[in-house]
Amino acid sequence: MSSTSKYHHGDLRAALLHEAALLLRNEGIDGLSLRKLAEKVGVSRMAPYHHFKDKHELLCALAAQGFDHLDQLMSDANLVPSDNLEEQLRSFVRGYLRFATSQPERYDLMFGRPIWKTGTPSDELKQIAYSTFRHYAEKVGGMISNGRLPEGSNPLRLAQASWATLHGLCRLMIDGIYVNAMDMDEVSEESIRVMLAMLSVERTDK
Amino acid sequence: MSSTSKYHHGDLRAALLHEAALLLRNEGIDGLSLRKLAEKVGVSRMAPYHHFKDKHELLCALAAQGFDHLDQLMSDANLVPSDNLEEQLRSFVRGYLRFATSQPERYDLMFGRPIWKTGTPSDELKQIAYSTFRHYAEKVGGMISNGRLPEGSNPLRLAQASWATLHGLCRLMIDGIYVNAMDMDEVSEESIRVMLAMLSVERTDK
DNA sequence: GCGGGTATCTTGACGGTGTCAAGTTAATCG
DNA sequence: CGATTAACTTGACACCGTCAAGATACCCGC
Repeated sequence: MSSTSKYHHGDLRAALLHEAALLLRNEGIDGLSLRKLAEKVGVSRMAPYHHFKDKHELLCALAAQGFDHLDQLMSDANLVPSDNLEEQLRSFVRGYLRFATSQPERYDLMFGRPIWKTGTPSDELKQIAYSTFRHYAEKVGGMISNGRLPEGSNPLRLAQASWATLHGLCRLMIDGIYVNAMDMDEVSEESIRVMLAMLSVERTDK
Repeated sequence: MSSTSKYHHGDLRAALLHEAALLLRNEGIDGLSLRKLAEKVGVSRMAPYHHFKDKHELLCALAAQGFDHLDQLMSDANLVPSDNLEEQLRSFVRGYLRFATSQPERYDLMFGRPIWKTGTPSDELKQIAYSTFRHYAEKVGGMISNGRLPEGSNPLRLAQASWATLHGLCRLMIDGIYVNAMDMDEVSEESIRVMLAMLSVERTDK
């Protein structure tokens, strides 16, 4: 039924993910412990283990949500009139930067070594992450077949390199290393320029 | 003197840093605990606290060592005949990629959010990190005044953008997200190409 | 309706962590 | 030589992730 205090929670998994996202956002990855999370949701220590094998799997689910968001950004960008691939790319990049800077802890988790290398990424995470990148690579490929890139270009390599630029900028920005927040707008525009140059200006040779 | 078991260690700080670097390399950041470290060095739990305020400070020192290494790479690159700035840059990039891939855990620590944003970077770390980047920016600036870049270019922005590309590629590579090891050589060459394209619009060789 | 099986949740316990507080040893310096 | 001080130790605490074993409530075939 719908009593307030029931032994079976109803949809604990969703509640855990929701609360975990809040904790991650507000207290950072260090503040996100399973014990604290369980308490916030109003459930005992070990309850989460019936919905996630261990903490790593919960983190993977949180990361997967983030990639879902990025993938959505790709789709939204497609709403821009399709004859203007450049403007589509620009729209995607802006959304990407906005996402990374508004949820830095989530972004850090999504692309962090703990999930991908130290631990083993869950199948769900790998699938959504790879498909997000594939969608991006397809857009880059589209720009090639559209004549905006030299015929001989390797679309995969260009996608990797341009994504890496975007990714690197986000990391440096959200971690506050070489790029401070005051520069952000300007740096964003510069990165868009650089990526567009990489992807659409005819290059001297190869 | 030099007895094997003496109450005062002699140079505990250096011994700690040395062993911590080994631990970081071999077992990853998760395997690097102060207790385990103290035991390896043959000293009690709390001994390290007389040389580092807390764990964060020790990690900062480890990161600073890494930036020292990068700075050394910059200097080494200067040994290349100075009339060939492009080759200097290429040399630096190759060394940079080699460093990141050979010591991924260290690289992750150096640029990781836990040190820079979650915690407060030590003054020593900030100083060496910023000066390393400044040296890089100066090289980029040199390429501008050398006529290899359009006059109106903003050297700081170009330095940020090109470093970001390099950084992003390293992250994606060492975290094993979109770029697997087999692609590495090819991706490295592509990234060098991209960065050179970014930094010198009119290049003739290669 | 009922009985058993199963999914869900709980409490207890263990080994691990960083680090505060207070005590102990050894080097140094007047 | 005595006192100050730096270096090191041991005890304790509050966390953490998670294994094991028990309690509870739901569900499905009879």
